[in-house]
Amino acid sequence: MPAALDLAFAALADPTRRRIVSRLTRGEARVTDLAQPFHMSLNAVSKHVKVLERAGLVRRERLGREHYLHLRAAPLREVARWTSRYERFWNQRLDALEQFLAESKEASDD
Amino acid sequence: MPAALDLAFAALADPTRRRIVSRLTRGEARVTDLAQPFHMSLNAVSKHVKVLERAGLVRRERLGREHYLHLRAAPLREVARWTSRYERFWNQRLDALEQFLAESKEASDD
DNA sequence: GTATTATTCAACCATAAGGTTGAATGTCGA
DNA sequence: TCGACATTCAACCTTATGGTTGAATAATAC
Repeated sequence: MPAALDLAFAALADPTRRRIVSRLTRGEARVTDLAQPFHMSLNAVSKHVKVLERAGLVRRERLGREHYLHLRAAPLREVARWTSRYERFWNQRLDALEQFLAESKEASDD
Repeated sequence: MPAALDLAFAALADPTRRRIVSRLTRGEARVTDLAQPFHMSLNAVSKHVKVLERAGLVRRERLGREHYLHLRAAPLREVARWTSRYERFWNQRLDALEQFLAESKEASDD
């Protein structure tokens, strides 16, 4: 099995799955509930949930025929931890080349 | 083309590419330099670089026959921004089910 | 000028992703 | 008991991924 970070990043690379994660911050939901806003089959959403589950981002609680999905944010913390190592590079000023490109764009763009 | 976040998350889902990003924090490097630590063909690394480039995580500066790759951390900031929306869920105490599971594991595991 | 170096392009392969449809499983409600 | 509901499983399709090898391109070194 791929490493935890691999699974987390890959799971979050799909917009449908990011919306599901977002949705789950408002509380548990069944697969059917999660599927409701999407223009795709229930089966497709069920697969997305499984990907999130494998990445540890979702926990499933079976109650009779209904499965209640809960957010598990721990993997998100790992993603954030990895990402934050690059924080000091975010605010670096644009280097000469990028400035040049930005300026020519300004000049030709209006 | 997929959305920026899609590309960034997907690019970071591969451990080789995460190591390349990490390597580039120590300064620019050529494709050959980047490939050196990996047990894979130069071509494979060249493809990884292209994925990072498409995600905006790497900028390429051609100087003669050599291509110098630079880190561009902006997409990482977007990833961090998205992820941090879930910060308040990270430290949530384990819920009843997880506690139960953790405890039965402890009890049966030694 | 010719060989060497740096890199990409192109074709190929195996496997995974994201979707579909249709059938199976299991639970609830009357 | 029987039908409806919630969900998954299985098979399939198309496209993407991550790797390979071999050839092409372009710049440098001698």
